[in-house]
Amino acid sequence: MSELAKTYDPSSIEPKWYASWTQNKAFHAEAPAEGSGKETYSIVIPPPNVTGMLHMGHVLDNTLQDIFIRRARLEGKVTVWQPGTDHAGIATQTKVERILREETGQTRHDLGRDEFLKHVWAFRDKNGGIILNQLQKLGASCDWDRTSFTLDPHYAKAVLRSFVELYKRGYIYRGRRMVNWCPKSLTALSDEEVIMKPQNGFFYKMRYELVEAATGADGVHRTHLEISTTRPETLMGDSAVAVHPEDERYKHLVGKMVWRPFPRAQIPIIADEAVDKEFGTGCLKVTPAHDRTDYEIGQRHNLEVIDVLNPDGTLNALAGPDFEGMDRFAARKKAADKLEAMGLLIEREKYSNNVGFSERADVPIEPRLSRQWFLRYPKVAEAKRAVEIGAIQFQPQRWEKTYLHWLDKIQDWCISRQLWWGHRIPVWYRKGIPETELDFNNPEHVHVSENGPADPENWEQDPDVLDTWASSNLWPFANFGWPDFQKGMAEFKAFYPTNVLVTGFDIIFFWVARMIMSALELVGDAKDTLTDDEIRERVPFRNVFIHGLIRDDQGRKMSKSLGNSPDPLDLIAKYGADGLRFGIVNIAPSGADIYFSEPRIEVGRNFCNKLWNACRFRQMSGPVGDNRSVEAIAARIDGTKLDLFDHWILSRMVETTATVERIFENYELHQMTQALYAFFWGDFCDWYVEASKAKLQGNAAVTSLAVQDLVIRQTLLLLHPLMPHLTEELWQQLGYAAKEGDFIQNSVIPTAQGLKDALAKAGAALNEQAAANAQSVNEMVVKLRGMKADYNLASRRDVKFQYVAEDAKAALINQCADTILRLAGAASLDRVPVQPEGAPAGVTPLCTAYIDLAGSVDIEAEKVRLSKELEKLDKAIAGAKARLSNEKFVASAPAAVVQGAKDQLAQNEEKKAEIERLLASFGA
RNA sequence: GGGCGCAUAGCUCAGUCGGUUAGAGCGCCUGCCUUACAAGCAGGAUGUCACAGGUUCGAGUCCUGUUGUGCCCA
Repeated sequence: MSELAKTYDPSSIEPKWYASWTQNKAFHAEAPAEGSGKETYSIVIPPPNVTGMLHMGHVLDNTLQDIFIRRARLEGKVTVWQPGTDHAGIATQTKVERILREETGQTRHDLGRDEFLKHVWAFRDKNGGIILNQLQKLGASCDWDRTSFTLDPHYAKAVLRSFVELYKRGYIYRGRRMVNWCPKSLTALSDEEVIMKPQNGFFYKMRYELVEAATGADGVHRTHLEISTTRPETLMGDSAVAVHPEDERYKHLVGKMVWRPFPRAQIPIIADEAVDKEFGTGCLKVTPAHDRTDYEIGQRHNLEVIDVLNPDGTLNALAGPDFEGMDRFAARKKAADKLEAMGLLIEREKYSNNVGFSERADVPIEPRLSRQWFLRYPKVAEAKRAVEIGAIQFQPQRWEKTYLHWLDKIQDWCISRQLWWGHRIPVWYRKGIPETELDFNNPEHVHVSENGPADPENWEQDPDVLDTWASSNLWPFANFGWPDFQKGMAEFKAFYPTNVLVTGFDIIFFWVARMIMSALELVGDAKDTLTDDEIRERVPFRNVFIHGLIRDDQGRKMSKSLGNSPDPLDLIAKYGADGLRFGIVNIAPSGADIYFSEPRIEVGRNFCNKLWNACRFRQMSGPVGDNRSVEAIAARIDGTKLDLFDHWILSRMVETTATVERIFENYELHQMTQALYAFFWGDFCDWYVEASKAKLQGNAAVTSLAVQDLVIRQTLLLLHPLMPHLTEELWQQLGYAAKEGDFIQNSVIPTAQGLKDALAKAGAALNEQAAANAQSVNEMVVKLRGMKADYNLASRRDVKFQYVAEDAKAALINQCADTILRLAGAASLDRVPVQPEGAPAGVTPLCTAYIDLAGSVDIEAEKVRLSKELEKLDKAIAGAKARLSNEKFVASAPAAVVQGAKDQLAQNEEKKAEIERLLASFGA
């Protein structure tokens, strides 16, 4: 055992222990044999993008998971934290395309599908491990032997199986529908991948000329219709103008024709309920190819669908020669200008509206009619039911409303992506059959299977791949052996369902809900509906722990462009992984967003240093005895030598242990740092250790050190999930390892009850009265220190006090006089029968204390000070009296509350009497 | 427009089942290199618990409304 350095240096400790853990496969677990009686605990990581880098959100998310998993390990459970990455279709493909363009000027089409995919794989082989290495720097105790990737063969098999199964069961279909199209990534997106953003633009009001002028019921003679739009560049795709059927202004025009300005053509005026009479002019130009509502109107009225856009967002030949090849935003301006030149533009009004953006590419999406694969979600009712019967619990619970609400109005999910990087859709079409003539019910036309047709030369595979989320929603069961259970069912039975899923609320729709539905459908035999018991068996996790998003100190989202996102690795270098972990958990409120700023996590590093130094002091205070178990330490405690402070800190240790137990039961992790900080720093270091200094020379030294050893041991175990490296280091340094080579995680953390029992067994049963007395002594010390500060003597250690007290309390003071003198920094504390002349006084729970100023007291200042105190007491006394004189209070409040109020009142009245007496002695 | 939250010290937040005089960290003020720790120690100041009603013996906590504010969905 070497001596500890003065300041904690994480860099000399963290990498060392992490390496040792992984070399010893400390985080790896195999499924326990059936009937072993061992409890298991499992978590699957929300897989980060394979090419991603660690950001603050990962730090929070993974620290929380590590806390759960390490705690479970300390509870003696067989734990698995399943790590891995997903292939992140769009993000990774675009990244590789960009590199390719920059390096060789080529596009993926220049290379061809197979060659391009080789490039992507090479890129992933080079970069795919980065984020997992970064997680190791954070201390994440994942079972790395199980590391999984969504394109690994075993996983890909699960994805294809799920597609085939869902297809067979009628949940997956192909259809030509309006989808969200990303003109930059050139693929369809799901609704969840579209983010609405407010945009400033113009509301263009324009005129469409009526083929025949007419006078309406409102008496207005019209030659034109006025139409407002934010998107004049699509007017070339207009195939009608719609009005509300009840709109008196336009009723008579329904069925007549107007001129579309360009390309000039007659289009009908139709009536449709979807039109909002109050909005704009009440006339809607209908462009079925480029707007969802318009498409639906078009369907109802059999309108022509005129698609004037190319997939990349430029206009095509149907838009006319003026516009062909032009970008959609340039075309917008040009279309408006052209209308203006034709005298058809009435005004450009500034306008702000919400526009859907592609989540990944950050460009406005285009509603586009396209042939895609869709999933009608399975087991929606059961997914709701799972939460309603508590088979799955959201923590905090309020998030279940968000989840249920989304399920209530769920729409089919577009799962095909026009990408090459991903799981290619396992559907083959017979060569030579035109798309429009394909009969999906005819196996001669369409082949759907995991392994493809036996005669591949006659078939063409669907070129699209699946949405990445359509593969990651199998994560909890595909990683534990589904569908073929190569490792056998034992693995699956041991670790599925997982205990808790930890994620941000923004992922509830993308991932959490989808995992639940796919698990309910796929885990187990195909069934139309599930019983509650089946739901309980199939759910992918028992709890969903939702945390907030990390924002900067002004509440803005962290982003690269704002430059407000610190690199976690820099923070780890500065504060240590343990410091960062403690800091981030400390500022994370329950399920709400987190305002991050560096000074706010300094507390983590400071706490590490405090723990370090407390252990350092323990080492310097005397040789460490047998620390290898609670019993060994307890055996060194001589119950007869325990004083008030020993009882007090031991009972606080038991209380804190119970508090942390409750915190884990209730998923209240945000309270964990505060509870441990208050106990270890506020109670142990500030009071117990300071008090023990007075007796370390005496005959209670061995017992006191054993108490310290016990408290430190328990503290290290309680803190280990939060600060794994430092607690490991101190565990080893202070000889707590039960045997050579044991890690701290090999111990089982004592429960509050277990500690109580062990102490009682060793003849050191907790004494609550002694603990309460210690509390009174502490309060008295605070008062004495305050009196010193009041008279500018705070730094002096030779101050003399006298006190007046009744016998029992005087005995208590006398019993711990040495400690009081040391803690208060006083030279003497003498009992006197009556108040000394002219000495300022302080009323404490145990006595009235007088500070010896050698007669130089400022009487007027004293009077003011005491009067102020009296005022406070009067208020409290009045309140208590009012309560107690209220018969209903006395009758209906719990006895303990009434007694508490009475005790408090008595104490305050005593104090008050004392202060009044003091004031009187000043002649007030 | 629909839904879900939030409002407590200068800042960020705790506050359990409604129960004593509402707490913590940071920041601020004062004094200290007190033999583990200046990443520290001691002491101190700071509150109309958003507002208005209601329920209750008792409300920061429960109910209704108002205002402000954030997010999700359309």
